Amino acid sequence: MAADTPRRILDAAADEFAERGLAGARVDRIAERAGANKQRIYAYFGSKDQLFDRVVEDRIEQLLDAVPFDAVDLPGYAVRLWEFNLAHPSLVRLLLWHALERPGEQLAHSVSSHERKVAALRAVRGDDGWPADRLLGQVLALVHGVTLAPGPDPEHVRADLHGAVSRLVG
Amino acid sequence: MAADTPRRILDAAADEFAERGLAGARVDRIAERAGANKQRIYAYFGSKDQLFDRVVEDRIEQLLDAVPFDAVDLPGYAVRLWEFNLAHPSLVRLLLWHALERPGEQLAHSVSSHERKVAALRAVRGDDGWPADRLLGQVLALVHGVTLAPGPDPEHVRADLHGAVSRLVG
DNA sequence: AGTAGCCAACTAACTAGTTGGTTTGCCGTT
DNA sequence: AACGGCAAACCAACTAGTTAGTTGGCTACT
Repeated sequence: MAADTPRRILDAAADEFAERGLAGARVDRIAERAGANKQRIYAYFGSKDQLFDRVVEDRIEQLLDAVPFDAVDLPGYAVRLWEFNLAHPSLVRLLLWHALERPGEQLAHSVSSHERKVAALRAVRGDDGWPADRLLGQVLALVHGVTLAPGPDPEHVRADLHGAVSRLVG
Repeated sequence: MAADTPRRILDAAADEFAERGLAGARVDRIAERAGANKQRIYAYFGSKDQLFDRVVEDRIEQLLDAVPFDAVDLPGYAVRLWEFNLAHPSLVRLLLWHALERPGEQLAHSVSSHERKVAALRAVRGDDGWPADRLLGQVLALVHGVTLAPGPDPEHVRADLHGAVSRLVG
């Protein structure tokens, strides 16, 4: 029937893994959510573990495409990244599961993307003053932290985050 | 024999849960790590789920005792909290697992402790200027973020964290 | 006698992964 | 239009291993 079966499986698996993690997810449930049957999962992705890896890579790519880095406007970038996280809580959960259940495994996409960000930042700000990698680390730490400990009022959080990054940059 | 069997079980369970999470942990493995046998686990703690809750509560208490809040020296508090996290990575993992596998469940200890912190902060800084809860939120966000995305050099991270919180406070 | 503990086997349910047989739509050939 | 092959997909049962939780019988200390 539909030629998009692998896509449907990936999406269903993303939901299931985001909710329950790798160990808690059930292959039968993924098949049911995808409106497909189990053998298709094993035919396309081999195993539960491989499916998990594919899902995480797939979603990371979507994140990196959706929130382009802006070395000139770091506070704006931080806010946009936080907003994306706020709008896609299941992606945040998926990345946390990955960090916990695949300890020490770095994702190729995010590593190379990070290197590009540092280079762009250095090009804009020059080599003097704060090292670019440490500045970027502080900005991302703020975004991650704010994402994990969401304040009650998003408007305040947005303003606070923007202000905090502005102070870091200035 | 030893009357500290419940304690040994709690410690072994903390290790197992920190490594594998609730869904990934195995009761038999906990018993083996504790040098005890399974029935003692069920006799003392009832079920795997209840054991998980007890472990998390137990460790949260240890954290709150080990790192007392200091409303006067927020940068120092932030650094001490980060250092504790750095020295106890398994506790960080345990809390992340708890956040993921028990969504929406707040821990009574940490909620009341948080309220005490906000009150102490308000008492020191007065009601003018930045609201105490938002300031504390920013500080904790920084610590959490730095903990999750550890820079390569701890000395730099320490200095950056101290500086960032100082700028927030000032 | 009673309490805390150990050992080992057991149950009942669950789960990743497999297999056999069947259906459906597509595409080139006749 | 009719035919034959082919790949994607479905259904359902099955295997084999795992796992939370239980039970019964035994030991040791107090």
